Amino acid sequence: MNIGEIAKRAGVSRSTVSYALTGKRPVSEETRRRIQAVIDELGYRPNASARALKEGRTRTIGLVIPPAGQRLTDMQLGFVASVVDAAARADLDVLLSPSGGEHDRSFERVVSGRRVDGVILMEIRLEDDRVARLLDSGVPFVGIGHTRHPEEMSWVDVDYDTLIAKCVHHLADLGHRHVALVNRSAELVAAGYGPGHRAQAGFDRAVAERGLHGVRVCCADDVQAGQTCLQQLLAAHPELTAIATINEAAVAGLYRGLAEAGLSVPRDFSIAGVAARHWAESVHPPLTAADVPADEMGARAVELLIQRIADPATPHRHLLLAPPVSLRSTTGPARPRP
Amino acid sequence: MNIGEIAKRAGVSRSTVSYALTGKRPVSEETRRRIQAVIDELGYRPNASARALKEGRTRTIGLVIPPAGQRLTDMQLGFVASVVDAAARADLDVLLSPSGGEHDRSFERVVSGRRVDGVILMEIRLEDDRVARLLDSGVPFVGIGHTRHPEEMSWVDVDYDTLIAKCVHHLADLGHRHVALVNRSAELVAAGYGPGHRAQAGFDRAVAERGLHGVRVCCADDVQAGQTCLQQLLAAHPELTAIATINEAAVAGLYRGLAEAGLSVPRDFSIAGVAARHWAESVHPPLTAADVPADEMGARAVELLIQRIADPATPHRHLLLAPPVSLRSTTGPARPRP
DNA sequence: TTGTAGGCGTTATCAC
DNA sequence: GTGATAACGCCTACAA
Repeated sequence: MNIGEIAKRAGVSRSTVSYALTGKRPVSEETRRRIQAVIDELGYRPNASARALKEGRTRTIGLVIPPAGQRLTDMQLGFVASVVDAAARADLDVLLSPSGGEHDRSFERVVSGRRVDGVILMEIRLEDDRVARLLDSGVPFVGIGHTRHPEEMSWVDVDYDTLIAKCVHHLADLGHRHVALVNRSAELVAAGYGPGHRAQAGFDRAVAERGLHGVRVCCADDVQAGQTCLQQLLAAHPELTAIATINEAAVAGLYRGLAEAGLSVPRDFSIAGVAARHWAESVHPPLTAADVPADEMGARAVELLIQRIADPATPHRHLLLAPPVSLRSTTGPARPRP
Repeated sequence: MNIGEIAKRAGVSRSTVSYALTGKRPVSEETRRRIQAVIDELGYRPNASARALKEGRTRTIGLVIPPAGQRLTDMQLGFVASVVDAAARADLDVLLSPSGGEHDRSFERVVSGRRVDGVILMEIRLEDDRVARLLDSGVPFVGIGHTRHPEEMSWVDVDYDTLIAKCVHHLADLGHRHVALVNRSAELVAAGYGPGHRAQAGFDRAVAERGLHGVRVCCADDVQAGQTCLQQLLAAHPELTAIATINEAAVAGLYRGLAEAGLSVPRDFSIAGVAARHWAESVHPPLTAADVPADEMGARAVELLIQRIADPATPHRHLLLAPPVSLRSTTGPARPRP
């Protein structure tokens, strides 16, 4: 079923059918109706590949996510959902590429096969090969996250530095003097994962400003790791009374570890974090946290990308979000441990 | 950058370049090397649209997921992750279509624009317009879930009927006489959501076989709803001592509701469910549940789809999984309530 | 071993 | 207001 078949049955030329479909040239009411009738009858739809080949665009965007097999955090899922949603609203399809590091065939296909008009890249490292590859290829792209060189690309990101500092200040205001930062996994941080590094920077700065005792630890992204992490933290630093964290996935483990140690939150111990709002609200107890508007960020990234696709020469744009800390049930006045 | 440019620079014809790339015709070592050098220098990749147009296939599969905006359950996320993963392993790209019911443009594009070679469909209803649409269009597809007419399509599914019955029998074995089924949301069940109906059937049957008192309720897919649901359940049926459920997302709410009512699990109250293994293990307390191998199911669906794409005339295949119930921490001997 | 040429289904530029 | 026709970039008979 192709446009020629429709043309034949409607007794017109292929171009007329094409113009009737796109509306890029006036077509008499009479023929338009006849054409539409045939189309409805046969259920014809233009072939996307042929159209893409001719028009030079695919009406598809690529979304590069962390490699499958590893569970996404709630925040990452929020990004994905909102990107897909925003794209659908703009009548764009989304091609998913689970891409790790080096020789990733899926990523390579997306970037260099003209399969997509643009790309949204998640989980960016400070030095990121994929960014280099995208810059080199000339495919328009937008990051959710950015590299060590913010000016080289367009992005939306969370201001982890500022937010973790806000958390620490909040804890200091409550009288906490011994505070730990629970970061993402050691591998991620070692690999130059931006949020991990920026969180450290913000933590160090705030700790210094307030003259606190700060401890920094990394923790894998799961409940079990969070629980173990907390045990080790309490063993090594019994004077701790509070934690600041960007590790959503470990928080439930921190809660369990505290319960296990007989510490009640927030009476004996406080936790403040950076997390997706939806998640911070629904976890139990609800987490005092800087509420990252993950749902909004994906939509923003799509907007930026659509602009770049329309005009690749447009200057890069950057959106650094620092939402306020929402007080919930996990922070309270410091109560020094015996 | 196209194949003609490469050919010109390498001093050969376009077909030679094409054959050098696909290996479908012998090419002398000498010319192959020259061609490869040019390709490497210019970073050439065949245009996916042109190739798809010529070959009549896109090397892409569509994955139809529940509409964005609504959170996916852990099990659904497991399906998505494993489909994406399995597809990547087979060098297939995945086009995501968040599709609700009726006039969904995204779904329509995927189905009828020849954008994909096949489709995997999630969250199928007993009567599902999308299935009808796919059958009508002739696009190969595989369901994760199935309709009222199992023979009309290929699918992999969870045997909720059997599994919920197993849960009820397990509870009955422990002496529970008053058991409730916590189903998915009322809207979903009213809309003819298969798992909801099959769970009810299995529940009713097992309850009858064991001569128990059974109560069936629906519950929205979130923690808050689970908590409310439990409150109402206890208020209306104070004699209840156990719950069987397929509602993963509500379980945390059930836990909270029980804690709130001063009931300890599993001493005072038992819960058995059907859930993704990973999730059942990591929730606290770990849930006694029939462990749905979500990760495996997505891979199986992709296998089935690849077969159907290769030979659309092949008979339909069905995979109904009924994994054993894993004993964890949420079921114990019945202790009649005062 | 290599080259020539036709066609996949569309859009868009000419003509009429 | 409509029709012929040339691309878009690739693959693949058919020839040489």
